Amino acid sequence: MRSAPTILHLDMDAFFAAAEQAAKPSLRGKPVIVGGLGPRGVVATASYEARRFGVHSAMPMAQARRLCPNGACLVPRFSLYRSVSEQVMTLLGELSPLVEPLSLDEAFVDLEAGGAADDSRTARAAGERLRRDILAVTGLTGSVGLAGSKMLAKIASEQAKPDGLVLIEPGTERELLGPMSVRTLPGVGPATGEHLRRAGMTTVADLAAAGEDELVRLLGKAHGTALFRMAMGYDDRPVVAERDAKSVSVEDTFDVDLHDRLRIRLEVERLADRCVRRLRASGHSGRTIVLKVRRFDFSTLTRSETLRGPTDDPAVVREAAGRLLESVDTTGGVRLLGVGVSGLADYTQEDLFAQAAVGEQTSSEGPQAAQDDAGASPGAGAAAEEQAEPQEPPQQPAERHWSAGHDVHHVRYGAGWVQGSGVGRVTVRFEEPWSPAPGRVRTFPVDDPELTSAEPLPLIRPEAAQSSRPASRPKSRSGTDRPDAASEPPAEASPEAGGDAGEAGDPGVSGEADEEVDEVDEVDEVDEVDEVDEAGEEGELGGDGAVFPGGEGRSRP
DNA sequence: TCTGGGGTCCTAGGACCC
DNA sequence: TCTGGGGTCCTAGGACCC
Repeated sequence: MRSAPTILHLDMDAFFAAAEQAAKPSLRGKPVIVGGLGPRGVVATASYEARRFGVHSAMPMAQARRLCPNGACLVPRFSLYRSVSEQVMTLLGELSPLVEPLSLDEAFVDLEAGGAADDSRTARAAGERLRRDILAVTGLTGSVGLAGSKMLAKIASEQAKPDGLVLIEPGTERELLGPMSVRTLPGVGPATGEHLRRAGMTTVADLAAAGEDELVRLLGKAHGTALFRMAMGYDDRPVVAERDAKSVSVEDTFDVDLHDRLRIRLEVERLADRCVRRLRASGHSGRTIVLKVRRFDFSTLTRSETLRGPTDDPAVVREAAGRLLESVDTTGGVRLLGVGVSGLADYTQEDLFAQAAVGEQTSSEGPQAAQDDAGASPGAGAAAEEQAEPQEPPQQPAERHWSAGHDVHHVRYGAGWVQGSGVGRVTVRFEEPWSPAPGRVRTFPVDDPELTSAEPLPLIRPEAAQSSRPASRPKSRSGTDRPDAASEPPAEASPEAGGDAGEAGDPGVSGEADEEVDEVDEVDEVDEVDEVDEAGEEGELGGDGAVFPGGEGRSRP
């Protein structure tokens, strides 16, 4: 708890959704929902426009669709988020050597350690400048909290959302915290919140008044003491730059429950292989293999086995996971399977002995220097999947599968993204992040040879980003915080510019949601796409509303 | 209307060792 | 041979976070 508000917490606003809007001009100012699109998908992030309909993270996608039928539902594109995240983390690194990433879109920075600030005035200036730089470089907005501790900096950034900055003056924290809900404190979730409520405590002041002993009695040693300290405003946890990963895991929820024991076994082995690939990519081996099974009724159990030494041999992990599966009753069906490895060690020669001791098979492939870790930061690991490897196609092995939101390239029409697909067709909107207006929509057969999947484009045209930020050092103030000020047409270019004055919560205008339903029911309509929007177009998003004319999709908001 | 995927940390009981 | 205490490791589960 320091006397100057020099701990900064940055939280990007609706990160995934905002990145999609920045990448896709036609979605700016519109409700966007990023998450799993399968029958059991959940929402990862909803844009602020979608939140107005009651959509929020962790909500089942089916429910989100009902609440916000005209929202554009997109599958996450982690490679894009990761690259934007790297840009942001780089900016943070210019502020201080002490940066602690919590996830792709969130981090703590110790401003004092970098000499970037030592009092309220300089801290605020650093925070404001950071927000400008982030906007200039990524085109996205982030909210900043500044305080004398991590906890308060985080609370501050929450209050600053969206697109703001809040600084909590040291000395004011007790009175500020007092009236807040216990749920505001980190570590108080639904269960603890309910527990406390039954004990008659709903505000932070209630916790402080209860005293440490009472909280320990209620919640246990670690949790109780930690919570009491938070409630009192004491928090001296330092910002820590690197934390070593402790485990690596992968899991899959199936569209329908699995019953066939053989199939289950097969999936477990697939997961084991995937897990090992990730393990190796991170430069680790591990000793403890964990199998996770979620049954039809959502009851979840884990089984683990610790080897005599760390391994990164797929065969060893596969067999261990298979053994663990033997001890699990799967009658009734299985909705999720997962395989994890913990007890991580950096890969060393010793592992070869350990492996030999455990399984009879000696690792066929050597200690290949785990090259790309990519994920690097702890939180980033969350996203670090689908790396280079030619992942076997998951689930539906069918033909090419076009996921809503993913990038494509067409020989004749250029760069675009998948708006929807089904019944042998795929609908693409051709636009780039810097397109001045929403792009056109066209439909192709799914196996159109001229259509290929592509890598995400940067959100800001590289030249534009450079010119708009005062070359690295002299980061005083740039005349413009509009990344595109120079290059692009006015209105539409930046996300919060609001595009077509979209605002007004016009759910009606947006029709895109309707077609990205993966299995599209409205076959017939698809054909019209080509013609219709050809003509329509115009900045007015009416273009897409027209995609499915029947008014079908747009039934009253 | 059901509930993703990647993590972290804590607790509690039993085994085992000194 | 019996008793007890403490430390560490392993396993299972649960809460929480993004």
